[in-house]
Amino acid sequence: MGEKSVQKRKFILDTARKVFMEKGFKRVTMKDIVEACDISRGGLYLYFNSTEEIFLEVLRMESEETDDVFSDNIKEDATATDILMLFLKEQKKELLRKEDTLTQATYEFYFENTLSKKDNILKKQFESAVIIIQKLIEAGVEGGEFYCEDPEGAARNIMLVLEGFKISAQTIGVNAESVDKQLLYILKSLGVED
Amino acid sequence: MGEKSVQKRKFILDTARKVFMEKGFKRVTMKDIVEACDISRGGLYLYFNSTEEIFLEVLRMESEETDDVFSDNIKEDATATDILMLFLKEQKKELLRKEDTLTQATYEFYFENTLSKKDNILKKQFESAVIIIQKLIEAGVEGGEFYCEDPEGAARNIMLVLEGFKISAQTIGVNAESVDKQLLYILKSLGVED
Amino acid sequence: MGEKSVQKRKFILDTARKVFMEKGFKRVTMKDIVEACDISRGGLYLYFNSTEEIFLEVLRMESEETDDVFSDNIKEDATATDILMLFLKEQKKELLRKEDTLTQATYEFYFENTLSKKDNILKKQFESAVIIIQKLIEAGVEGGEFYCEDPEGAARNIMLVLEGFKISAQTIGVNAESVDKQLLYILKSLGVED
Amino acid sequence: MGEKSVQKRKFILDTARKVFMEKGFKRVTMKDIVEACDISRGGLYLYFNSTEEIFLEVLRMESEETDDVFSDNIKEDATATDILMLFLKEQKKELLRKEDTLTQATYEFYFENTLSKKDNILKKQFESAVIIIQKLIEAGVEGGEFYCEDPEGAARNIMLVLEGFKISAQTIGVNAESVDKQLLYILKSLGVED
DNA sequence: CATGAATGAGAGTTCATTCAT
DNA sequence: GATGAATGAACTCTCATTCAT
Repeated sequence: MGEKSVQKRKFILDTARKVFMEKGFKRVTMKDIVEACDISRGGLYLYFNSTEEIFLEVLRMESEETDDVFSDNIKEDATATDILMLFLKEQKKELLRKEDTLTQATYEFYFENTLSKKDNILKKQFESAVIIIQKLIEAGVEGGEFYCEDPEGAARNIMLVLEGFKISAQTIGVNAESVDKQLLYILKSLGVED
Repeated sequence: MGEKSVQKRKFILDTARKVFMEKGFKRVTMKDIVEACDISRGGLYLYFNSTEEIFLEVLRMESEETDDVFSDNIKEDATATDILMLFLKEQKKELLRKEDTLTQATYEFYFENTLSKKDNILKKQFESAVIIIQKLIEAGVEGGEFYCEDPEGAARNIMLVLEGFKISAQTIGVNAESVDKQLLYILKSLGVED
Repeated sequence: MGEKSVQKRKFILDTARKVFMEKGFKRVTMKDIVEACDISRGGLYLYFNSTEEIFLEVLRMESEETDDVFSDNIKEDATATDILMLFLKEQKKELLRKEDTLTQATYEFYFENTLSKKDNILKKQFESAVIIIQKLIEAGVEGGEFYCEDPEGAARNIMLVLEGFKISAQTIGVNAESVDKQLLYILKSLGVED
Repeated sequence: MGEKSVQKRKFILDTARKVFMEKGFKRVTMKDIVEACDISRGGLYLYFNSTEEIFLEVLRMESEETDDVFSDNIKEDATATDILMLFLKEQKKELLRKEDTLTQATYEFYFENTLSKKDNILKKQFESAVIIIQKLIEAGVEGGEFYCEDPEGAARNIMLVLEGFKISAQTIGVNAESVDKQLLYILKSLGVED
């Protein structure tokens, strides 16, 4: 596959990403993607054989590009509280952006495709986020910013709540206020005085 | 609609429920339900016009039958801790029962059908559960069983964590141990010993 | 399947038969049959799932209807020679009728579908024809009409020659004269005069 | 066309030949040949415009290389019986080698392409084989090896039986024993004492 | 009420063939 | 000469939905 193909492949993935954001996963057909890309039916099959294949690739791209949630935008002298709040704010922004998200498509995809542990990007992301938050809390406790007897439990609590918010945003709806309240509750539990 | 029709309607809903548990929502076709019920294609249309209509009715039945999570099995002299633990145990059982659940179908359904607030059964259930838990915590605080400064926050935290577990169970998988750990964390946050 | 369905099924098979005679087996698509029958795309699938299935059924019909090559048209007082010549004349007629035959379709079908011995109608027909001819020759020898030391060999020779003619008719072409000559040769080998 | 092109052409034909042996004629696509040759799609079209064209060329090659069935391996002092038996043995070997043969592909090809007499290689081969066998039988009769009143009839009988075996091998199956028996029958008819 | 045959739109997929590079 | 990306026609198959009986 030449240079040109690589670009086109990328173009298809980018375009498909938008389609998945709009329609979720299951409702998207190869035809939808063909039309969105304005290429020929057969043309798409030169690159991908199914919506599953495309979506998996979209997810992979996504996770490569967003690995660095924590590393970006963090000042040298940021405290644990600063970093945690930055992360939570980021997550809040993400989950309130209901339509512009791959969340729903991702859930739909995983409903039907039980991937081996190795391929389960979602799980990997979840677990690595837990670890990072746990470390962060431990650092905060060390530095006297937080009070917490079970950093792992707290970290998982945070991630599960976020997960709960994410699915709620797609089903029963979520508003900024209720998110703020709950994040405040969590921070207070860690002994952070707003 | 005569007595007989009512029975047949019920039969269709019960059968469809099983189909939804097996296949989720989107993958289920009218044909699937017709075949599962062993009735004629046209016959099904006499009662329902789409899988959406059927699923909504299944959900309504479901919520009527399970309103009483808290009222059942509760002894006269049960403490707030007893009741909360009973509830959590029930929820744990539910979410570990990955396959035999309408969870996935429900999520899929809500992904595609943004219901008016009135019809959003899911939201109603969530909110009423929050209130009950909140009341329970308040009672527990009153009685000296729990320590909690923000009972609503704590109640929402519990429900969001459960929601997080539920969706995780359908996507990245969840095991009993990790559920136990997190429930323990929550109870400890409320000041419950052991 | 009601009475009506049975008729329609028969109608489809009859129509498909004509299509197979015209185009052979491989070139025939479900669409061809749909169009020939003037029914809807989906309609055909109510009865058959593939051209293979249809063709197999056509073959089965065919073999049911033509089992009695020998039993028909045979007078009480027919000699072995009479019967044999009648059979050969029938076969000659068949193989010269190049276009109006399922021969080509049948060959094409068997090229791609190696059927279990049980289902191999072609083989069954061949073997039962060999046996009948063999018996006929034996009867003829008994009655002093034929001279033959190896009736089975002779019977197989006849059937193989016919098979050779059949395939030749579809590939290199065959004319009446050359068939006549060879049939004469065979009869002379059996000691039949003129 | 340069020297290089000639070689490439030859390479394509050799490779295509193998493909035809494996899959017959109809199932083979230009894509199959492109992939087997590991050349570009467009590249193949520089040499050939269709599978028909390629196959015809393969057949032509084949017939050029195998003209000499009789001339090879024949000793100076071979008798007519020797030569005939050698030929039959060769043919037997060929037809029992069901898979590794162009037989099926050839039949399929001729089913769809009614060639002008000039181009019908198959017919030419058949007729020239008949003549050779006829001459052989005549020589054998002359030399007292065979007894035969109609050498042409006998020659055609042999070729038709072989043709019958060939097509049977591809459809209903043929085993060595049944071939041996029939060849024996034929030889005996010529008065050859095994 | 109930049946189930029939329709036709639409999704998936594969290739022969072309053409800019 | 050679490449391989791109096109679009053609097929297969599945269902939601209707309707005569």
